[in-house]
Amino acid sequence: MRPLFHPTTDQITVEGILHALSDPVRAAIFAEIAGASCPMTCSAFLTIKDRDIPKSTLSQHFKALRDAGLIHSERSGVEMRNTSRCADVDKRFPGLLPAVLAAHARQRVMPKRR
Amino acid sequence: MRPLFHPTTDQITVEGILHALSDPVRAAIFAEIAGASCPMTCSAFLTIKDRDIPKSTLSQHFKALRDAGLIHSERSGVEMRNTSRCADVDKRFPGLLPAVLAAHARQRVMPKRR
DNA sequence: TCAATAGTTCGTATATCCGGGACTATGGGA
DNA sequence: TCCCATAGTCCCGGATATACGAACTATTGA
Repeated sequence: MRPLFHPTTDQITVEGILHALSDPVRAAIFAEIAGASCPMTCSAFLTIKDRDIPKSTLSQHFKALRDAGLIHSERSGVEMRNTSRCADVDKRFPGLLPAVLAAHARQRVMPKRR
Repeated sequence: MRPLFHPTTDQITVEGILHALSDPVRAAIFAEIAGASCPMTCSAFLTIKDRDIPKSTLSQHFKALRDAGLIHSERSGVEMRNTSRCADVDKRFPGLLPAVLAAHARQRVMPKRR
């Protein structure tokens, strides 16, 4: 099992952030982690947005968030403690995250007309 | 040739916007269109960011921006007039576009360390 | 009518994404 | 110490998306 990769603050890219957050499941996961007051495990998201996510898929989503620099993950015993890297991202791209999170929140309130 | 599709303002989604702008070429195209004072043609971007884009690829990029609701395109004679839909997007997701464009601009100034 | 220009569409090669199943790592009993 | 359960990761096949060359369409001008 290879060690977890985390980009440094100045290796974070806008493309990476936007790509990671352009997936609704990842965006939901990140929003929860960012809003939580303590680290969250991966398996806390096996069901999210009223649907089940296979754990292999979930693992890939976490890797995507990690690679983008959005979260920090560290093993703690048998599980993983995931925390957001909002501060790092905000240092590199001030205001980006709040705007994206606000947009996602707004969409949840006002879904697109069908 | 099928007619051009443009989503209505409330059909615009965050995922769509973020996905469209997570590609550096599309982000650059959109930034220029958004900053221009008059409509721009597609072929104005056959070279961008010091590289040549095949026109079939370029056409797909424009379609992606259009489908996301980021630009409006209309035929004018033999060419296409592309304008940004910043106002529409901003009505649906206030503050999102300025934040993303600012982040892209910042990255241009402070590229990631290599 | 013909040629030139601007974009689109199609076909194919390539890359990325999804998810099932096997695997690894850690911790808690008996 | 030896299992077993739990939390995640890795691998691989199928599905989906993306890139780009080549052929096509539409419009204008000569």
